[in-house]
Amino acid sequence: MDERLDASTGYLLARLGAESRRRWARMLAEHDLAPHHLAVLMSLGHVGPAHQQRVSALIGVDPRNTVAVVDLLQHRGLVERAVDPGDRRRHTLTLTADGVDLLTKLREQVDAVEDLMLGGLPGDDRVRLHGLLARLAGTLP
Amino acid sequence: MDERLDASTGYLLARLGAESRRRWARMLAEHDLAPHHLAVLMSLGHVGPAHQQRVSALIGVDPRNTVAVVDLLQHRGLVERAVDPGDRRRHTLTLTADGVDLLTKLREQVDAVEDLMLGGLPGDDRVRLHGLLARLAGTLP
DNA sequence: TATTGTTATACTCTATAACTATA
DNA sequence: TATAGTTATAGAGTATAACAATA
Repeated sequence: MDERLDASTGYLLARLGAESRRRWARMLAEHDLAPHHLAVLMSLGHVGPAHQQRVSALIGVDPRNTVAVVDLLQHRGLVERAVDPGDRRRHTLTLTADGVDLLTKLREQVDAVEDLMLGGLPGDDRVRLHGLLARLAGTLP
Repeated sequence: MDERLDASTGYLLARLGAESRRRWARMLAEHDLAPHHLAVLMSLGHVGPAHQQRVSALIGVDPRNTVAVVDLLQHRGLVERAVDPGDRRRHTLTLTADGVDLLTKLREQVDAVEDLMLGGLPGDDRVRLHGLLARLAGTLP
């Protein structure tokens, strides 16, 4: 009998998500970054310049907690904060050249962590899992 | 174009796992419990009486942090701690009758949270996702 | 000597309330 | 009045080091 918990899909998501986050955190600690920092870089790399609130929604972090994350990235010269002329309450975030470089370099290590995390699944199942998770993420608030 | 991040399966896991955990936490707060408490109850319900260290491994929580979780469950009379006669260093955890009752009652609410979380996926995709996650969980350390 | 559970503690992440400035 | 960003802060979760009891 399988000893693992498999009663609830939601629980499995939380359980595996915590494990994945732990591995990301260990890898990113070598760069003095936390998972949320890379999440911001990735989101900007994916959708281009965006307001802080939109980035917060994309990465699932409360805007109040996003402030400190962006502060660090800005101080390191990885992200630029600029007031939106159209609505001066908004701050547009943009990847700097250094931000793009770091993002490129990190992709290798992200892939390596991923291979270890998903090592137990055959390639086609990884693709299926990715597709299902991506679709599920698209339904979130 | 889909605005969501879909570059990394590991990231999607962490992102969706955090969302799932958040919903569990909100639901369980009504019972003055946290996700880890239900995780312990579920694990005991699944594998039967088990030592603390084994439960820790099953739910992915460090044994040091499991102590306080089990303390609360014991004080509420949901779980029983007993020294293992065979190896007196070990403490065997067992669900009490109240623990079994609560677990049964919570299953409905767990399912309700799950329906909301996975509402965007058709039924057969939910089954596929569950199967993939369960297999992946079986490969963890 | 190694292992199970424990304590204490520091650190990170998350959630709650209220403020500033712009609209 | 409502919204974007911010600050401060309390609370929950996690990780580090060291200890007692037992094997």
